[in-house]
Amino acid sequence: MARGKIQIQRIENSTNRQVTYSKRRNGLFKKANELTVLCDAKVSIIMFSSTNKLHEFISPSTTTKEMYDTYQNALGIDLWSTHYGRMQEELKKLTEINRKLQREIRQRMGDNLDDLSIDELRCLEQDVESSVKIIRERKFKVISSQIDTHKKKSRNLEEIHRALLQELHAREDPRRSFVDGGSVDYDHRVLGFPHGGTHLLTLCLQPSDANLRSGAGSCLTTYNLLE
Amino acid sequence: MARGKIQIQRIENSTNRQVTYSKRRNGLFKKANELTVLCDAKVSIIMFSSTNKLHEFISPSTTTKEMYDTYQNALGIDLWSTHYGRMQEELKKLTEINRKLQREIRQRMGDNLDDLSIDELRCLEQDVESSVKIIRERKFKVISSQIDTHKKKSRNLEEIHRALLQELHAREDPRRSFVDGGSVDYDHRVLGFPHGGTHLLTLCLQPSDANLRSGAGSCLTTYNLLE
DNA sequence: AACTATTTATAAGA
DNA sequence: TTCTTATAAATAGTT
Repeated sequence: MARGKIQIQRIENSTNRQVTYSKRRNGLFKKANELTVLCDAKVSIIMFSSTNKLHEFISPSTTTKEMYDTYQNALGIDLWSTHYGRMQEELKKLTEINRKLQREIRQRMGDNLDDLSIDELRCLEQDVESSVKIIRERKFKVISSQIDTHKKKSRNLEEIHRALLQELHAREDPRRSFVDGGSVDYDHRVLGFPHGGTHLLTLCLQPSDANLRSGAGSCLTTYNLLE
Repeated sequence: MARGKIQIQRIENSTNRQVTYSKRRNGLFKKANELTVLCDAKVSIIMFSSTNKLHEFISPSTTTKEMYDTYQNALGIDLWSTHYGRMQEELKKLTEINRKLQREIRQRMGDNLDDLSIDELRCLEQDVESSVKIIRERKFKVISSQIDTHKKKSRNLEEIHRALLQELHAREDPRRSFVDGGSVDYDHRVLGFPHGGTHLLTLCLQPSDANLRSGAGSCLTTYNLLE
């Protein structure tokens, strides 16, 4: 529009296009602002450049959101109704599933059994009973694996203890150890273990053993299984 | 911008304002279109006159909704948060609750026990066990109440039957009824109940009894709800 | 980013 | 509303 007329068609030179975009954008926004002031109108412009850069103009007396709300109102159309609707459906579905899950769980806990038929009660009983079995099996498995672990630990400790005793014994009186074995009892008295190494094991095990039984004492019906 | 410069301020003359609005709106839209073509840009213009008339321009390559969606994306803001926000939050909350409910139900069914501690397993076992008891009690209660109902029904039927027999008997042969009671057996044969009234009861009970046992497979709907 | 020759937009009048 | 036209404003090409 100056220094030569141009055709209204895509500017192929990228730099040129960018410059023109910038210039004309300013022009557009200026015009929009003038329109706003002169005519007491409200204008919202949103634009993206070919490189997808966003620029917007909004009349000072309003907001973009308000403009689009009013726009939808004026058209009598909710552009986002599909979006909104899907959400609402999802919400409804989830609420229903939730209701059923809660009902299910309550029944499995023994609540709300009033509206169940005998057959349903039978099934429920059988089902929950088999669940108990599975849970119990799992519990046994966990317990026995813990017991195994402790046994291994105890064996290790015993061995270490024996080794230590032997070592100590050998160092304390190398000559006597060569002469006779009676010194063993003497050593035990000195160390405060008058009845031999097994007690050390017992002492070491007690805390973790107590830990095994701690907490839900009343829950467990199978103490006899713990050795 | 012609025939005299004007100040950029509200045009007080209403007609004049309307005319200017119309002219400049066309100018703005023309510029917007040129920008669209020259610079390969996308432009959305929404405007309201001072009398709240709506006019819009949208680049031919897109839609107003698309422009606005992209706009929100670009800003990283959901302008409808007040509108949608609560819904979205509710949706999230429900999903989380559902997840927990499913987990709990699975554990009560004996699945997903791997990450439970012994104590948790103990409590779960006890819990589910007590649930079985409650369910069983409820079942017995329902069964015994049904049995009671049936007993009462049978007694009623028996009485009605006897009354009918007596009535029939009396009408069929009024004289004989006064002579001897042997006619009762004869009447039973005629009615097809050779062994007395108890069979009637049995026949009546069978359908509902069969109904009670129907669909004895897995009645629980839980499986469909999980995942 | 500034300049400026030119085109374009438009205010006022018809 | 639309046309006309004098003039203000916008801007393409250049620096």
